[in-house]
Amino acid sequence: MADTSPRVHATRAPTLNDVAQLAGVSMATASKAVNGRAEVAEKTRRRVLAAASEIGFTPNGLAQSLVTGRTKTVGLLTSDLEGRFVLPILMGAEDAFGSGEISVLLCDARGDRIRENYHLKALLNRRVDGIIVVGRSTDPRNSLGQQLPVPVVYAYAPSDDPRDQSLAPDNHAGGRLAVEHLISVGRRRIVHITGDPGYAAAQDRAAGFKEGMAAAGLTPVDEVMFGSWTEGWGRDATAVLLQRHPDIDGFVCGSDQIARGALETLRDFGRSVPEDVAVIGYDNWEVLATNSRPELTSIDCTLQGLGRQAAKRIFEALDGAPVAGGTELFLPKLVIRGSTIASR
Amino acid sequence: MADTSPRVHATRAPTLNDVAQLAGVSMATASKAVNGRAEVAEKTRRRVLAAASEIGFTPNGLAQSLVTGRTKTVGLLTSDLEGRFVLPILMGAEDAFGSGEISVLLCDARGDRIRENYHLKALLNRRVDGIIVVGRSTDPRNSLGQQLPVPVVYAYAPSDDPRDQSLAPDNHAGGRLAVEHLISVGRRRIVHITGDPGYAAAQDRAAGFKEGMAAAGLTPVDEVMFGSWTEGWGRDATAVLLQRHPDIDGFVCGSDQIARGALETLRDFGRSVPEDVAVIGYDNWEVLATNSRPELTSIDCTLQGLGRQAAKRIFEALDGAPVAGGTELFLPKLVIRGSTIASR
DNA sequence: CTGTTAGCGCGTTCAG
DNA sequence: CTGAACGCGCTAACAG
Repeated sequence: MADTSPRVHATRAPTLNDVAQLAGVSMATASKAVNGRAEVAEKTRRRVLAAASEIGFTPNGLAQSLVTGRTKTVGLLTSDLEGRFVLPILMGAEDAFGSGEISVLLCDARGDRIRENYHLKALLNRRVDGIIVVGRSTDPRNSLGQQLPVPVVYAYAPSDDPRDQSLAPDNHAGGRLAVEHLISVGRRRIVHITGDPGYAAAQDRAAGFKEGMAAAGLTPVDEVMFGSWTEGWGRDATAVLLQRHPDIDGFVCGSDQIARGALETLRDFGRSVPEDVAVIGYDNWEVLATNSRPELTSIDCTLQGLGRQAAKRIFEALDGAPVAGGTELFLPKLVIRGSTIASR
Repeated sequence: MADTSPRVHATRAPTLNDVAQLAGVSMATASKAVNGRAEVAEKTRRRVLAAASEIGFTPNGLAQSLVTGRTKTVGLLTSDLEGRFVLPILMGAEDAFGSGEISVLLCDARGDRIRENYHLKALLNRRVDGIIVVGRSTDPRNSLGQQLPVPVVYAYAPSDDPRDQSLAPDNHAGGRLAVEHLISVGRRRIVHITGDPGYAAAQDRAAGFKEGMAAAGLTPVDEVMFGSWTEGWGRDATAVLLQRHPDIDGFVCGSDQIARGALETLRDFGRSVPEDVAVIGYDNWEVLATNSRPELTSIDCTLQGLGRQAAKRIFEALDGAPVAGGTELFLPKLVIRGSTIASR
């Protein structure tokens, strides 16, 4: 801090050798001391550590990796431009083995197969310990193949090859969880508005919704409304449904965006939420859920746990654990806000 | 693909040595051939490349980096949980030197100084070529210090130390750009609602707003309304202003969230947008801007360009270019949608 | 407990 | 144009 001259990065970084010489020991001993191995006298260890911190030694991870064969780095390959899915998954992966233990190379392929290949090559080049592939929907995506030299785990979007390891949100359970919540707060005349019927997420959540209704002995007020994952669709579908069935008292929405659209139309129709009608969204996308009036109850996919698990799977496979293909589903959780329960 | 047995990752990855032996040349020659150097006979080169692709050789970046001193990797240190700022910046950095050339280690410190330190250590450990620090507001943040062994560039939030290199959005220009657009579509009775007055972004945009009004010979209908960066504030402030001045015809909002709130209240008051009143947001956050009714005209901070420039700065510094401290401002651009100009 | 030796995989001299 | 030799910084065997 006292130094005001422009920094020059020319000075070679101190190496373990420098540390060893300063401490008057061999490199091997210095290495053991720095890495906290047992076979070093306590006195020498202190001397080495003092020398290390004196010259500001930072171990060269490249050299370490070259010899140990581990980089403690995983690649995250995605096309999720918004970062809505990939960031929680990244945070989970970062935390899987404690703070700062493993690092994540984030690659955004932007939906381009060629760019994905470039990034894949770059990741293998850098000898990542494994790769997590994050799709942008829960529909299966094409496999990277079985020939990769490192473990690959597919997160959010499962792989289309059952030999691969995939982790995905349990949308069926989520749909059911949503409707069960509405029922638990006394709603009976319930409908479901969701997104594009071509998406597995839409179908699975709808199936969970129907199952939850049936289990409670209820019949949905109308058919499931499939459309698109937009606020506009939420507004339109809600208007149609309210016209057909003015006595609806619960909306299960397939996304937070659809739910926001529903809230807006309910306002236009003079219905108050949650008193007259309860609304629940899906995804728990904070910026949408906490800025609406009232705030939106939603289903959270627990993506952080999914990222944690993905990272663990990679290092298990590296340690020789048997790789079981197929998709593991993650249970979602309910996040209650003002759109289903009135604040006191 | 024909192989259905579980993959084992035990087989050593092919090395340059393997390639050389198969091609019947020395490692040195193989190296030159693979790296496209001139000092190799065309015939030998082909032979080497054939051998390389035959055994699926991928150069070991760790070894390369160890000898060249470059990892072609930069660290992105952030606390932007939403990823709203960091992802465009990341994409820009990825693209600075062509696809797949440089990789980015993304570290999320989650606003925790200790975690930031862990990540910083991990990055230096992995010998990144440089570090881009991305703050979550445009207020200056504390410097990482001048003692780091690699170049550091601060993006979005400038460093509080003028010796550091910082890149930030030009909020003053953005505020002016916004009001100029409203004036250009015929608005005269204009107000400005923005966020927390403690934020530089709020102050700078407000200053630009005032300057733009004055330059056009106009006087704002009311004082700048400072509050918070939320839809709720946008709703409330709009209601207050409409009550005081029913003839307002233009709202310049300090964020897209505030603008969405404004749109909602305008609906409640029966004003139609953009016919009666034009509304412009700030940040061009797609999910908010393109899902509102009507879609939101907004100011885009061109963060991708900022990320590109940050990466370039790092490698320039590495190549010995003089490091000029201080903050370089990036001009924003206008993105026009339906909230200021009626669609035909 | 400590030191010596041998690589990890590659780029780069500098003789041939 | 080609190859032998060296070193990047470090860890893992082994001897002492």
